[in-house]
Amino acid sequence: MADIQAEYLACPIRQVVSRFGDKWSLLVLFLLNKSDTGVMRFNEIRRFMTDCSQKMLSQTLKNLEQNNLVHREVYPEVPPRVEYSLTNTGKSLIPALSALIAWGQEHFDEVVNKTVIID
Amino acid sequence: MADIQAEYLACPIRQVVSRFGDKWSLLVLFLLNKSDTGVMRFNEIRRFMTDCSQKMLSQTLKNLEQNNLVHREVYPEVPPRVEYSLTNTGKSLIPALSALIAWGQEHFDEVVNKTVIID
DNA sequence: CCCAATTCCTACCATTTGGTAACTATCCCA
DNA sequence: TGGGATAGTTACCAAATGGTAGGAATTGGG
Repeated sequence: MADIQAEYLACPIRQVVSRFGDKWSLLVLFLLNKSDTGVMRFNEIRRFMTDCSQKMLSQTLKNLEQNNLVHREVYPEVPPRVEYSLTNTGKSLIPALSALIAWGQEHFDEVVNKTVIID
Repeated sequence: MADIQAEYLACPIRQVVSRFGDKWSLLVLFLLNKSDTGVMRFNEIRRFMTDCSQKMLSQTLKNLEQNNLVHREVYPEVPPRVEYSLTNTGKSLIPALSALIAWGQEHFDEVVNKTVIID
């Protein structure tokens, strides 16, 4: 049992969850990773993530960029073109992300049908 | 590129995040896994998670129990004793969780110092 | 008789999150 | 002249999240 306390307080999960545990971040990373070219434009992502509002997508991308997981390349053209891609740090997260996805696929039925509602 | 759309819409990450992507769930799983006996009582968990309020801990535990990740054993004593432990499904999540933690440890410095504030 | 210990629950409140709809800016094209 | 395309932003609003403080239930101990 030793010093779980210290380990707990320093546990990186807190950082991970607080930064990418939101509704859309991991899905953006998933999509960028799936892309053939490794690069996607704003409205291209939107076309896949039909259930994510424009505002939330731009907010999510900004957040991912600030946290150095996504690279944002602006081409000064008209109309403007902006391309998003994974940074090396972003790519390094993919194995852990895949592990989570795989877990979800395997164990979904053991969890589904249970209500999420807490109150 | 094929049919990312379908893959996206069915992506288990959405379920995973929506259920355990909150502030405390993964930390509880982390602690239960670290425990020598595999079993922890309510106030025992609280003593480690000093920054989680009583209300949130009980809410989190209830949620984890409803999602079949944590088992709750009540002993009809006075004062009451309740023991929490990981279910098999809960244990099966540990490798993926460890991968996330390991990623956090390795890449934390590439992400830290960046503000989380979006607006 | 009151307090302690245990495992919560409840009321109340502030903050955060996320959605909709409309707006901006630019230039090309019809 | 007036869309259309691109990549957003902004204002406004509703819902979810999380915190504090106190209550509830039980029974043994001083």
